[in-house]
Amino acid sequence: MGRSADLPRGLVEKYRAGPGGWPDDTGCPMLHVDMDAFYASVEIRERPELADRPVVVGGVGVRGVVSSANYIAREYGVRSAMPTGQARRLCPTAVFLPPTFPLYQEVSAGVLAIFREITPLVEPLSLDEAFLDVSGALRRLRTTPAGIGALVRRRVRAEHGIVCSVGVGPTKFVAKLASGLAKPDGMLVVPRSEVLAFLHPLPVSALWGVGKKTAEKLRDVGLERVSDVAATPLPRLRRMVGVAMADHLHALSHGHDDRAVVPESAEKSIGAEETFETDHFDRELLRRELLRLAERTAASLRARGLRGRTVAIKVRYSDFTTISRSRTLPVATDVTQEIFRTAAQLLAEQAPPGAVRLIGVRVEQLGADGTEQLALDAPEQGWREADQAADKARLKFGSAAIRPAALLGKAPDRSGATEPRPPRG
DNA sequence: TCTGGGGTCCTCTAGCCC
DNA sequence: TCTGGGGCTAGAGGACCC
Repeated sequence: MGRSADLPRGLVEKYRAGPGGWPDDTGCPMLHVDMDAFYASVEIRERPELADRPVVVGGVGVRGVVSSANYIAREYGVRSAMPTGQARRLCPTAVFLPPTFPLYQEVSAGVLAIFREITPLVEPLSLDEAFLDVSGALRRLRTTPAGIGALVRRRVRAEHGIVCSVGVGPTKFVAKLASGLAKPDGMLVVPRSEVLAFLHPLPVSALWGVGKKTAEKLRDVGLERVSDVAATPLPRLRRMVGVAMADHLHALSHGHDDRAVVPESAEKSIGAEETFETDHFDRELLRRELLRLAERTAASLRARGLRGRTVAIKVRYSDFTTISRSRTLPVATDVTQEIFRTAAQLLAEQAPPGAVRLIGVRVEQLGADGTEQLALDAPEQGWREADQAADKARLKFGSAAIRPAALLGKAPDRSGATEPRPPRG
């Protein structure tokens, strides 16, 4: 699902693992495993009759985009992040399906369990990819890193009915690039001694952190390939793209990447956002949407046992200009009403009027809950207990069972002058 | 063609304090 | 008393990733 489709393939065939074996993988403990067309593959696994048809998974509304397309659909030019409307024009015969995230999460958990049987050093990047550091598993399994890559590919296919590609290399960056170039259904092994020969012919966009804008900036001054970045003096590169980015790109272009596999990392923010089917001017409608998003965000915080101090809103207007506004609270919260109240204030005070296509709520500066309970005043404590009761009810009766009164589909309250009262504790 | 949703990280600026 | 600079933090926005 990444950008690997843009990378040149001819130069890397000598690194491809085949029935006859693979290149020297000594000193290549890093594996990157990436499921091929993950969402689409899972959907096809559930409905085998779709196996020979183009399948596109994504938003099916007027403003949806493609999340995943199988390789038959890709032959028609369908790509991830493409507007669904455009995908329909390119491939009218495709089957378009909305995503089924709980199913993907279930398959992803099963695949991760296989990885963790092999090594505890597993770093998931998303539902469909992960890094594995297999240096500690080699002796136990009496094989080499590429041997483990082949084992992973066999087991994922046999136990979950989907196909993955594997990159094997001395660093995370090389392994990640290799898995992208191995697709579909392949494995690429880049020997330690070949890293520069592998990297240097690639376009600058292959570098982790170089998207459309940075690639443009680099191309404007004649830097087209990774070798060009490697040959550019660091001070000059810093003037072009800033210190942090320059140092990062310079290191990668020389094959340096000392990032270790980190099995667990704390979340830094949690949020929810929604794009409307049509643009909206109505502030009361936007406020109601903020309440819905605050509810989702707060429930997500509580489910993880987290609270956050900063509440941020994001508003995208019809011309795609996007503003974000945030406010830091004295005490961290996971209470729906407090998040909503802060978000609604930010909307009222700091977001200019206009046609809005997207609105979002996010909570930042997260920490574990249980530390500031005493600091909550009585009304907030009341709301918190109400939230917890609602969480339990949702768990028992489903997510539609409990909703704030303002979301029950009646005409919106246009007075705007009062907040709902907290329940009596 | 017309751009989702969930995130992270970096840079720049402004305000505050010393 | 006024002013300037450094360090720190919060906030805004952009770019990027999957």
